[in-house]
Amino acid sequence: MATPRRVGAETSETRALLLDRAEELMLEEGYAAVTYRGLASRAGVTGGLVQYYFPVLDDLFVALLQRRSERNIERLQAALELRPDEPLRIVWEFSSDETSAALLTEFIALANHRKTIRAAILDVIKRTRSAQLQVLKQRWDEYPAMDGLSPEALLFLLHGIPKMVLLEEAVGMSSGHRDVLRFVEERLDTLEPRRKPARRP
Amino acid sequence: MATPRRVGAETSETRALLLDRAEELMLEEGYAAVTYRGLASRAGVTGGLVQYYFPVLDDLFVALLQRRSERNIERLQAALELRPDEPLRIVWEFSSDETSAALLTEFIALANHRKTIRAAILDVIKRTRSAQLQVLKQRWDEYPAMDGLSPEALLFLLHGIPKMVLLEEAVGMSSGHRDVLRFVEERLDTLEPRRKPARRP
DNA sequence: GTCTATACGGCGATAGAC
DNA sequence: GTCTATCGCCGTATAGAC
Repeated sequence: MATPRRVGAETSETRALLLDRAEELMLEEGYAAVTYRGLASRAGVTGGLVQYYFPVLDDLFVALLQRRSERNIERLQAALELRPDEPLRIVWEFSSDETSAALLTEFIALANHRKTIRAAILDVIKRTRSAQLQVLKQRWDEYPAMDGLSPEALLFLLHGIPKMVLLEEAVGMSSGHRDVLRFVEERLDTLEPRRKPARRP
Repeated sequence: MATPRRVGAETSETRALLLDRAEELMLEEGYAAVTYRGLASRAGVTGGLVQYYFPVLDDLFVALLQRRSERNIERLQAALELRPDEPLRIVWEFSSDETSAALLTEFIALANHRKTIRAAILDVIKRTRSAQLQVLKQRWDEYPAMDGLSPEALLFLLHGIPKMVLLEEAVGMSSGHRDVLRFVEERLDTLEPRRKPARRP
């Protein structure tokens, strides 16, 4: 067997800095721009040092994905505590976040044929969906009949529609987007009436 | 300006062979496996020859995308001629095709930060959607009220939901999929009644 | 624990010979 | 129409200095 490779501590400030810069780089230029040499020069360190913290490049991507995911779930739960009476709208708004969608798209692209990243992204999606589902089910009886739509199916739509809209917009497509968003939001207004008056068109 | 680079004819059989092998390679191992050297060895030629037909690798991807798209639109229109009374279900089934979805995912991933591919994919999506929309609008008056859903919005959903399902399944996620597919299909049965009896659960 | 230096083979792309 | 040589960048591995 090989000599155990030395790896930097997870508590290192340098490591955190590298993750920050890597996330920027990924958003600005895509995952293909996240290279040892490119990230190193952006962070003002050597390529070898980046490798010291992330021996394989996928290690960096997985760490990035998990850090993002933890922050997102915290953000979600903070919103749910603040507005416990409108979980549907919170899920809807949460899935409409552009930065997260852009990063998720990058990761899905990466995951396509790299199994360590696929496993990481599956874990992240499952955890997020599960946190949302828990809240949804809790108030499920208070909603009127859903025409046979299960909580899981509704959650899929509340998550999937904004994501698909953002995915299409990333390539410049926009047909039907405005209409479908308005369609869903009208139904949300029925299910979770707003206190404030609706904005004028 | 640079010297005009020599490029192989589009009618070349070698070129067609390379596109066939490239599509296989892309489906089996992802776009990252489509390299000059890799494709060359799979097709039994040299890397230089692949470059003769596709000077930049993106040229190959764009050619692949366009060839697929033309075949898909032909397939779509053949189905519409065969079953002119159920355009909604045809769009729905068309968007549920796994091979096309897998390739589209690869291309969307590629398009993320490569503008020539983004332009090509936008063109392809617009052409496909436009062909579908034309048929939908033609029979729009025959459908009952859609609760304010425009043809464009309905088309977005009929296309987007199966695509999102396939996208999630590609990473191993499946929560709510069965429910949401059944939900939509029940509505399709109402809008476009089947002649044959429905299958038993 | 942190970090540097160096080497290897594969990659896209170019220029030009047969 | 086909193929070779070459360039600079990539991920990765290793050896060793502080």
